[in-house]
Amino acid sequence: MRSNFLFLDTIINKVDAKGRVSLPSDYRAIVKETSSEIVCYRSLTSPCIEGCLEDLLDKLATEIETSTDFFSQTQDDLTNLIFGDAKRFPFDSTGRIGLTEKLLKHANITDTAVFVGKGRKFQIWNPENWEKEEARIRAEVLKNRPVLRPAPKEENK
Amino acid sequence: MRSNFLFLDTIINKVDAKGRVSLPSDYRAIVKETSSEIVCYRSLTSPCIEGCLEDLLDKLATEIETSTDFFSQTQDDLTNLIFGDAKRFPFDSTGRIGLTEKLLKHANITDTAVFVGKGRKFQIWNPENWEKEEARIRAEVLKNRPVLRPAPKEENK
DNA sequence: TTGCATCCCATAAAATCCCATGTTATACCA
DNA sequence: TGGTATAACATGGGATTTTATGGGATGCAA
Repeated sequence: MRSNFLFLDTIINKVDAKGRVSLPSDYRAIVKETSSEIVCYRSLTSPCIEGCLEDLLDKLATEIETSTDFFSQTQDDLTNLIFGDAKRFPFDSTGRIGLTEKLLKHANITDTAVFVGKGRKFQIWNPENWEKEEARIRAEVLKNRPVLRPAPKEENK
Repeated sequence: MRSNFLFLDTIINKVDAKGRVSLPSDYRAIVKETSSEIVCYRSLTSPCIEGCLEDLLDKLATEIETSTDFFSQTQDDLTNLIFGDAKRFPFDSTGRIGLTEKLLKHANITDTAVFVGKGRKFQIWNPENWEKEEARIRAEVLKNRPVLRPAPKEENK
């Protein structure tokens, strides 16, 4: 009975010859509360796979509906890209999912996958690429520290 | 909804061969009110481990969601950095948590850990490093804030 | 049938639990 | 006030469970 929805930590797992990989048990525990499958799609901006609960995509759909025009090119493009690419991945009794060629290729993953928690979602990376990416982010954040103080909330939009 | 709690004091505990260390009982008492686990991550700026309640991360998640754009690079970077590094550490019936190699290495901790209260958070240090850090902080404060002692009003007791 | 995906079992490694014991802090009593 | 009994806490080590992962069996579709 926890409403905690945070994918955390960085976990390295093997991908076997069949494309199967264990979903980290922490992640499984979260997912299990509402279903037995996750949704994955190719990241729009990085060479990695993104995963989340179907919930999030649902919210995103609503979000896109309210913040872009129904007939806009933007709405068209976003919905095509995101929902056209996303796919459900049920995990088996041992907690594994079977990733597709398309996804693995996009992330350049062969035999090892790195799961990176992102709060409401997570990413799956090729180990070397993630190493570089993490270094880049750390350098970036240290250089210009973002402001994270609670800003006065605005009621518009 | 609790808001009046503070991690205080400085406590030294042993880290055993399995990486286990007792969470100071004062800290445990605080945590127990809402859960049985804490969240730890590598400090971004110091060679130490930071710990807090999951609440704090959850707030942060919401915060980031509302103050940056869903598709922005900033949101991406921040969530990767924060949630990718943080991990839940449940404590067992005797009150111990099992720290990971990654964290211990970052803080240079081998067989002894120093817990330092920081209010809503706390830090875990290698003893020697903490000693130096504390001295540094004290020196810094003395140098930059020479007026720490308002002139004593009439002596009495 | 052949190829592909899922299911099931086996096993090794790692994380966790549980009991025993030493140590420190607190309570109680004379 | 001092000294002892009691409880709380910290810590060590072994037992148990969970998790990750390989491989084979099974079922379905083309």
